[in-house]
Amino acid sequence: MELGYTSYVILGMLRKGPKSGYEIKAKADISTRFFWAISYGQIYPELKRLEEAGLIKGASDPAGGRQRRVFSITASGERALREWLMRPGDLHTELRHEGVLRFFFSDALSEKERRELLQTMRARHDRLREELTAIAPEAEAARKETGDYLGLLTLETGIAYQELFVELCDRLERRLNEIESDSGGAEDV
Amino acid sequence: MELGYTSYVILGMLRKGPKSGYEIKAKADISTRFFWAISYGQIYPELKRLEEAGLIKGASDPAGGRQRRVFSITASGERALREWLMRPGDLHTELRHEGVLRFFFSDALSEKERRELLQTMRARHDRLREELTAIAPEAEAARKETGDYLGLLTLETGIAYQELFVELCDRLERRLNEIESDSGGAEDV
DNA sequence: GCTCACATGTAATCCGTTACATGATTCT
DNA sequence: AGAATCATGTAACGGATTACATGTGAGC
Repeated sequence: MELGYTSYVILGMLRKGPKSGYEIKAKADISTRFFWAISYGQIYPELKRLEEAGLIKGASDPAGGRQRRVFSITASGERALREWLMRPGDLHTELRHEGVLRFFFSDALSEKERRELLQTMRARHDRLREELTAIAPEAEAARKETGDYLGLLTLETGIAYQELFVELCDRLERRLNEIESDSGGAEDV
Repeated sequence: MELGYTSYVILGMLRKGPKSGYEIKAKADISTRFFWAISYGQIYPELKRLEEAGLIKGASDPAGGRQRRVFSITASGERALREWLMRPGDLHTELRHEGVLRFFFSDALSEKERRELLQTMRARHDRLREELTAIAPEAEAARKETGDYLGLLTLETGIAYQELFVELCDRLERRLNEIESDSGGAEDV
């Protein structure tokens, strides 16, 4: 069977322990979401596919009268996960960043509007930085409990990433100060 | 008509001057590609749609017997572009990063394999950094010619972005040094 | 004569989101 | 009683990539 990145997110999550589809989503939302997001629309069909392929095994585990299926990774699933983790070749990286895109085309804006754009962008990353920082205590607790420090390190990476963008916005603003204003009047639009 | 981000990439590119679909792709490949990639499969159908909507205007401009259609942005297209550039609300940001994803799940790997993963990831970003640095002289020349400094600033931002990831890999390696090795032997898998 | 860059386009496919539909349990 | 959370799933849609198909012109 052909596995996509989403399949590996699920396998990876299940390797950390058996989970329901709902739990997988919840865990992903506070960890992988910031560098690989997944949605219910992928998770449930994919769980079915993975089970049919024998990479995971589902068991009914209702909480009261509430239906619930918990999935565990199989030996075959672990092999598939490891195969991916060690697979040679290029690592997929993709960025879609509307802020930088708008900035690139902002010669259609006035200087003032361009600076406002940078401010909006800065605020956005600052908020994301805060969001991640708020998760940190949970990750720290999880590390102490399970000894798994990778979640914490990944979160730190996510925070540093948002911090960089905040700094990049500041840097761009400084560069605009160097270039614009003093040349005042030569305004487009 | 509904416009997607790709439409605005095209409009933005055409605002900098009339271009063929081929030229739009070429320009995008050395500028927006790193934070918003586009492909021929989107460009040509989208050019048709945008022309039908009156946001751009195509003109036949063959180079010899070689067919070629050059598109210019219309007043209506400029309005649509500006509307987007100034549109309030959240800026879309999306990151898909296989390296960090694998790292997050690398408890299924040995310490050695995990460090190799970091090295691969570092090498990848270092290469991308170089790729971008190689474009810099072109961007500098373009600035001198056209006076458009936004391309240069955006490129600088792209370089800083790749540099950050190189640094993040180094940081992760240092953190592993703090955490692992000294606790040696407590190895998973 | 061959290869590379210029040039345009379509079809199949994949990947993913959003919206919808449904229902139980827990907490206030 | 009502809201929030737990829980599962599907259908429609949108966005983008890949592969394919075709052809010219320039330089070696």
